[in-house]
Amino acid sequence: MPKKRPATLSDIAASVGVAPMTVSRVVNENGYVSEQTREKVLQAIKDLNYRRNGSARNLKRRCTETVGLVLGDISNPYSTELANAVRETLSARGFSLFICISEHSAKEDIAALGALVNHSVDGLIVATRSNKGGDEYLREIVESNVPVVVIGRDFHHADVDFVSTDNLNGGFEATRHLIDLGHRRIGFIGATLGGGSSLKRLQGYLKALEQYKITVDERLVTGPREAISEVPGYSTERIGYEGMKRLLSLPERPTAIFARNDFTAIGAMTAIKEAGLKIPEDIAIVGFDDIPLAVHTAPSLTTVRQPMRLQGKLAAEMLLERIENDSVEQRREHVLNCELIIRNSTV
Amino acid sequence: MPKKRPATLSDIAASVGVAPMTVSRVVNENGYVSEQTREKVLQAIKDLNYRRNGSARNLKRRCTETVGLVLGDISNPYSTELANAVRETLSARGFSLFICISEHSAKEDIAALGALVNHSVDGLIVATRSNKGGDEYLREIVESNVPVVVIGRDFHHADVDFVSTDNLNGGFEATRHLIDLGHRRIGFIGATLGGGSSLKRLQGYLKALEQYKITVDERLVTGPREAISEVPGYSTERIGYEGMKRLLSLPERPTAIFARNDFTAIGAMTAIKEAGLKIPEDIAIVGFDDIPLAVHTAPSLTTVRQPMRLQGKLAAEMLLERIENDSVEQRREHVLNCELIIRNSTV
DNA sequence: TGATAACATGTTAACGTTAACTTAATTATT
DNA sequence: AATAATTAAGTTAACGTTAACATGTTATCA
Repeated sequence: MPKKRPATLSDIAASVGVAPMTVSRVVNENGYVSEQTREKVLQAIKDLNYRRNGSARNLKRRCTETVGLVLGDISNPYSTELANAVRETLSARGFSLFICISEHSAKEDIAALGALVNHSVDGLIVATRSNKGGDEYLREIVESNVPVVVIGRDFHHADVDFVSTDNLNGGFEATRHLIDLGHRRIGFIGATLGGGSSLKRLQGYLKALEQYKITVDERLVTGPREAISEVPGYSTERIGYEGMKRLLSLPERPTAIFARNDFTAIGAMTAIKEAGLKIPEDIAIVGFDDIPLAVHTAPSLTTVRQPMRLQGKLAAEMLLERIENDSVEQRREHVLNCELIIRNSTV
Repeated sequence: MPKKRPATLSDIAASVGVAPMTVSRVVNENGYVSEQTREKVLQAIKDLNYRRNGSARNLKRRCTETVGLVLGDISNPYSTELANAVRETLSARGFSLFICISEHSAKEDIAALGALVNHSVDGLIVATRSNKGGDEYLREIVESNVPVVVIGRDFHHADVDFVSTDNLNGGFEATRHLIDLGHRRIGFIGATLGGGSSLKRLQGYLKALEQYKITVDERLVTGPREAISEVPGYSTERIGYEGMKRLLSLPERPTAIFARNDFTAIGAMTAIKEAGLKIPEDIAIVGFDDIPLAVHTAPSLTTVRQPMRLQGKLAAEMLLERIENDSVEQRREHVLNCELIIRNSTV
């Protein structure tokens, strides 16, 4: 069977005996069409399996009513929350959402961004970790007048709005909570060189120590040994597990841990239990994110909740404004507050 | 500042003093262009922030080299694995991947599928749970000659390839493992009316009981009370937790649990521990999926591993074949084997 | 009754790109 | 030196849709 060329508006028009424009009006439900004609057209559409060609439509209309979201770590439940909030906000305004994943590298960032802009999305929300190559490419995209909003990520540009949570303060509060409980040797697990949100959390940790006049012991700050993202199957839990093992082998081990996120904390908890130590009696632990699982660990996990849904909603709203108003306003910045959720891993 | 119309090929052509076709050749790196001209064109592209209009290009070329993936539960780490495998397979062949989420309803399924086909993706991979409205719409899409592959989901159509894991056998093996350990009162948590893979897992459970001549006690089979997906923030862990509570309140409680997936199992474990019971001594438990976290639960979780990456790879390969060959072949079906991973929650 | 509004269609000309073809100059081959 | 192959362009005509405008036809109103 030779490849059937898909039916077009004109095919439908010819088959019914009307002008293509009439068919277009039926398909888009605008303009005047008599009920009689409408039904004939709809029948023909069904018979010929007609489906509107999106590319042609987008070309003519000069907009796609679609937004692209580039996510890094998608396995974090909070990325899902974010994506869902973005999608809900968009779909309420008639926009749809395409998600691209870029977990590893600048190359993947560029591929994801490129795919989206090549499909003429009307705007982009970028929530990947910052990196040089990706940022350069993103800058080019911004310069070519594509509306962009970034979430929880460094990227400074006059035309790019920004939303994130106050990771610095979150890290500060988490650490202060441990200090308030009397801990003085507090470890940090999940330090990365890459920067981004986890660096801010680390900075909050350092700030709290400084404020309470506790000397920073660099051996207590640990993270993945290598560029983990290159290693397939290397989970965040494992970073926590291996990091904790390292901290436990120190001559003077920490009495408390602040983990960069909940998965890392869970890995660390495994290592602590394996060593025959009790949580929180021997070692207290705080995570970050408040994933749904955090209430199901044993003991339940003290953690810092960040408003992911709100971040997604705000990002989507700012982007829609930029898409619908080309009046180049001031760059907007939202830094949202985190909330310490105290459970049984610290008290 | 008035909205700048984005620069087009012709703008570049005019600015350099060549034909648009020459610029096209530079942009697409095909055909003959002198080094001199090439450089002038590239400079103009930079100066004018030119970006190729994807819609126009896709319209002309009648293909987009893009595939859409519709995912249901994205928060499961294995969905991520699947998405990554799909993406890798596609990108090796020069295709990009757009992911749409449809977590809740037929309405969302239709929205997601519609958005993708309206952007003229070259093919679709559908991994949502089956539902009436969504399936009808998907059928329409298939009838209009869009290549489609489904993963782990009911959908029968001569032109739609299918890949899944053998959930029936996985459920069977999980249950048999418990029976082999001497258990006779085995509970199932996570039964849904919706069908799909969890139903197959339940069938495997029932098959094992039958084969070993154990009478099915319907009170031991439990699941979410309502259409949970409508309740925001209702997690799979909670289904496990609440389901387990129900089973524990039975006059004669089960001695072992087969949970529909690992998150459900984790929720159930919390309930068991809260009741002051020991795992596996008082109640043994098996999950499904082998999420990275499964080694980090206390005790570590016996579970059924399914090859998500392989599923994604096979799906992508079959789809690419359908896209590149319109020879309508036989429908292909891959049902992959699961593997029981025995850890400390059962032994 | 004539004027106006609402309805029902048709016509035309893009939207920005590229496949297919043509032309012309240069280089290689016999 | 004549012919063929390669290189470097330009020209034309779509791809399928819709905005904008044009043209009738029927209902509504003063």
